[in-house]
Parts: sequence; structure tokens; C-alpha cells
Amino acid sequence: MPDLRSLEVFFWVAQLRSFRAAAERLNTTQPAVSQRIAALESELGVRLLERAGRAVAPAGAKGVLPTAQGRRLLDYAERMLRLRTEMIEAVGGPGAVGGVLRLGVAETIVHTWLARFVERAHALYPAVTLDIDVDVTHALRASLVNHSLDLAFLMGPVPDPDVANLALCRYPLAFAASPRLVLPPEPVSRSALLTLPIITYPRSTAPTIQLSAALRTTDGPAPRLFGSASLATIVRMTLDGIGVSVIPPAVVAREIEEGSLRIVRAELTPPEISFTASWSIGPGDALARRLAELAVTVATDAGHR
Amino acid sequence: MPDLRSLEVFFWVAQLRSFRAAAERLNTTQPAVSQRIAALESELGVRLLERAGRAVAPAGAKGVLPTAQGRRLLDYAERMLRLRTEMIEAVGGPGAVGGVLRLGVAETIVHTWLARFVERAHALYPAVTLDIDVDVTHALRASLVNHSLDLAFLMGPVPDPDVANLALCRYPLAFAASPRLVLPPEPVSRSALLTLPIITYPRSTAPTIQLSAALRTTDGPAPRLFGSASLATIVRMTLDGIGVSVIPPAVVAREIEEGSLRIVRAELTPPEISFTASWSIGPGDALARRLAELAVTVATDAGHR
DNA sequence: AGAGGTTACGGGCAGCGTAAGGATC
DNA sequence: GATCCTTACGCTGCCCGTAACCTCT
Repeated sequence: MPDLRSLEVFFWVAQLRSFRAAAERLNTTQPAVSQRIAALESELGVRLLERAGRAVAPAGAKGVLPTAQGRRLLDYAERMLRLRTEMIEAVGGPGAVGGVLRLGVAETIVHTWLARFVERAHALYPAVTLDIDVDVTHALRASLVNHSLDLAFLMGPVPDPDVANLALCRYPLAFAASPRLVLPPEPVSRSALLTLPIITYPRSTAPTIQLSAALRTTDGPAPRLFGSASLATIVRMTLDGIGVSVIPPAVVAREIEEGSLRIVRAELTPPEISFTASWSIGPGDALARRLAELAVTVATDAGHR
Repeated sequence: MPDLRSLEVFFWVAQLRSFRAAAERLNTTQPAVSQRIAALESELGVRLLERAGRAVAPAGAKGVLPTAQGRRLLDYAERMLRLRTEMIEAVGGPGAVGGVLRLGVAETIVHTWLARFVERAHALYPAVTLDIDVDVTHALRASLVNHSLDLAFLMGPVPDPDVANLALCRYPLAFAASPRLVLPPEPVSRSALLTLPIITYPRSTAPTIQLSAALRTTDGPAPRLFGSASLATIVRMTLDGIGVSVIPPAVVAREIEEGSLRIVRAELTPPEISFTASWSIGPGDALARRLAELAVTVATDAGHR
């Protein structure tokens, strides 16, 4: 009789179209996956996966593909796995929910309310282990779509059809500088801004692209943008008086309080950035959805709506 | 993570309200059941079954009873088990359906079309083992309601709310006798019948009760009924000329063909008996239902509608 | 005292990981 | 030859069965 573990293995092989990838996803070895699939096929007396290259599959298809029977099984497997997670929470309560949830977080969130989120998540789901990866949004997005993350707090919705998004929080950006930095009179004009080094997110990211477009003129000089993937580094450079930074004030609330940074008023209003909690839809997504909802609460409580 | 085996064990404990009975039902030992339930309760961090006597339960309640959480789990368990059996047949086809089905059969059926049924069932579900018990209807009914049979071919529908019934076949009863037996002129009158030993089903069964009522008069003698739980014995006694039997002619088709028995016309028409395929409703009932349907087909093909 | 559930302990086997073997590009 | 799945094999750990124990009526 097929058990849930076999169905879970089968599900991930079909989902990821690879035995190896499924093995990694499930923290096991590739032969173990092979064996389970073989056992399933033998128990059901049916071939479930068409292996490898173009032996049978049409040219475009990469990796293993489910057969017609495999697709049927996939549907059942998904339903049963979903039912199991639903059951565990319905009967045992949040405390019974276990396992590892891989969470990707954009650095901006780390500097605002991530700690509070982790704390509340642990209080609610004490048996869940959070594996946290901090990275830039585009890397998080890539990890999300290839299922190496279960949930991510990143910039903007992820358009992928099997990724769900929940609006999390929006941060106005503002110009910030060290009080030691000599600046033109405020509000700083656009042309004056063009003379200053502007320290902000990396060039290829959405807010920087918008900022650059707003600053750039046909005739004047190009803005001097210093991009950094590390928000901490941006803050460090700003504290050191290297230039004016464009960041969410919320990230440097403490520095402003201390007086080591100050908000610089300017003619130009920098763009806003908005974050979502995003997870890939699937039978195991119940926990991710719950934590996404929790994140919305935490972000709201923190005042970053 | 709870697996399907644990849910199956839990289901049967809850259903049968006993660890021991569940152990028997699942062909395992009682400690194994204890352990699985304990593991389940520990995994979910919740008490699922209220053990034993009147410690907590009100006086009337016998055996173990599910707690509120247990009832919730029971619902999920039922859905998941049902989904599994549905999945196995949908993906693997009938050949993938395995296990043991305990079938109870009334003797009348044995003497007509049981062999054909077994043959066709085996052809359709080669991996299924049929455990067949032949017994009288009322014993079969009792076994059915306490779940020691999965399916039974017996007389009349079983009124229990969680037993499903499918009409199988109806047999007219007739008077049969050895040609050597000296009989009154035909059609035999009711009063003449009262003088003869009538060999038939046991006293407490439906057809005999009806027959007895039809024969009995307020003033005349009581009918001389020879009841036997064994149909083969009834036939044997009839062949030996002990009396007239009331049985379905279909059962003695061969003897009539050979001339060792003959149908006796009488003033009185004996009752009809009707059979149903009956099974207890539950998550594992898919196979029973299929076999019940097959039995209807076989009975119809055999001409006993 | 007997029925029924729990605890304790030993053994068998499923399933995992390591390592070597094939197939396909 | 590189990549990916399969086969072979030894081992661990889970789960089952036996048996002794406990607790209620």
C-alpha cells in the first residue's frame, strides 16, 4: 500500500522534473528517491514517470515527465498531502505543525521587523524550524520559482502563475545623510542632487531604476549612483559621509534618533518600494500561507503599512 | 508525520471502540495498536481516545471513545483512506487492488452461482484474496454489523444504518420430494401437507416463519417442520425420502434433471426468498461495493433475478 | 479473577546511505 | 566525459510480536 512518504517523493519528482532535485528538496539521497518511485510503480503495476532525455519525450521536454497515469496519481498525491497538513493543524493545533520552512528575506525587512516576525512565528509554531536566507529580491524570486524557498519577503509581487502574493508593507524612500556632510540648501534641487554621490540599492533593482529615470536629464550630467546589494553597507557609507543615500527611513530609525543621520528634504520625491510575502502554491503551502498572513500582521503592527 | 497506517489503525479503533478488536481486524497484535495510537497522540500533542470504562465516560458508553479532537481526526482519516483506495484503482487499475476481503455467503448461494462469482472476481481482482465464510443469514448479519465481514450475500436487506444493500437475486421456493416418496394427489392440499414432514430452513429464519404461518391453522395439527441449517442436509434428507422439502428449485437443478428429485405441485405457494449483497459502509468499502456490483451481474447472468 | 490497555524487550525487515554501474547526450 | 538514473550492498532504526504488568469491573 502506497504511503504518504512515497506520494510526497513522487510529488516532488514530478514537480521538479528531476530525481536529484527532489532528493535535495526532501533532504535525502537520489537512490532513495529512485527506490521509492520504483516501489510505487511496482505496487501500482504502472509506469509513472518517463525518464530522461528525448528517448520518448518530444525534444523540448527536459527531465522526467509523468505519464498519463502519473498525472492522475499526481492529482491524488496533491490532494492527500494537502489533506494531511490540514489535518495536522486542525487536530493538533499549531504546536503540532513541524518541519522546516525555508524563508528568504530581503535585507530591508531584516532591518525593520524581521526579528519580531521570527519571534512571533516561533511562539505560534514552536515545532517549526525557520531556515532564513537573506538575499536581494531577484535572487529570492529565482529561488522561489524553482522551489528552493518556501516563502519569501521581497520587493513587489512575483508574477509566476504558481506563486501567491500577499501585500506586506510599503516604505517611502527618502534622502538621508550624515549631519557632517556639507549639503546645498534644502529643499535640495534636482540639479544639486546630480552633483552628489547617491548611495542606494543596486543598479538593476526597481527603485534605483525609477530613481535614475527621475534624476536623469537629456542635457545635464548623469547621476552618480553608488549601488550596493548590502543595505548595511549603504548605511555604513552614508554614516561615513560618502554621499546622500536613498533608503527607507524606517531602516535607519535608530541612527536618526541618535543624530548620526538626518533626513534631507529635496525637491524630488524618491519612489516608494513595496514588499510582498510570496510563496509557491502547492500541497505543502499551508504553513507558508499562515506565516505570510502572520507577516502581514507583524508588518502592520510595526506601522509599515 | 502521521502516515496512513496510523490513521487506518486509529480509524478501526474508533470504529470498533476497542484496541483488541481493531488489532484482530487489522491482523496484528493489541500492543502494536496501543503503540501506534500513543505515537499518534504524541505527534499531534493531543489526546485522541478516552480509554475504558466509566472513568470519564457516562455509564452507557462501552469501550474507548474518541475525544473531540479524535472525532475531528476520524473525519480526516476517513477521507484520506477513502482517497487512497480510490487512487489505487484509478491509477493502477483493478490489478493493483490488493488485500483480503472477507466474504460471508448463505448456503443457498453456494449451491447456485458462488463458484462463478469467485471465478470472475479473481479474474478482475487477481491480487485480492477472498476469505469466504459460509453460514446462516442471521450469523452473517451479526458478523457484518460488527465488522468481522466486509461483504455478505445473505437473505433480505440488513437494516443497519451503516450497511449498504444491493438487491441480488430472488428465489421462488417450491416443494420437492423424492419420486419414491408416496404422496397425496396433486395439487397437494394444505391439510394433506400438514400430515407430511416438511424439511426446510431452520425454524427462526424468515422463509420458515412465513411458511409456518401459512400452514398453521387454529384448529388443525401443527405442521411437522424439520429445520436444518445445512442446505446440503436438507437435500440429503429429501433424497432419502424423509419428507417434502421447501427449497429453491435452482439449488437442486441437477437432482431434478437426473430424476432423483421432483417438484411437487401444491395448493399453497411457498414464499419467495430474496438475497442482497450487503457491506458495511466505510473508507475501505470501495472494493466491497465493486464486488457487490459484480455479484449482481453474476446472479443476473445466472438467471436468478 | 478476567478482560482490556500499557510497558518492556528482543528480533526482523524496510528503507536509507555509500558506492559502483549503465545510458544518453 | 558529464550528467543523471539504476543497481548492489551493508547497516540502522522502526515497528512488530511475546510476555509481563497494571487497572478497572
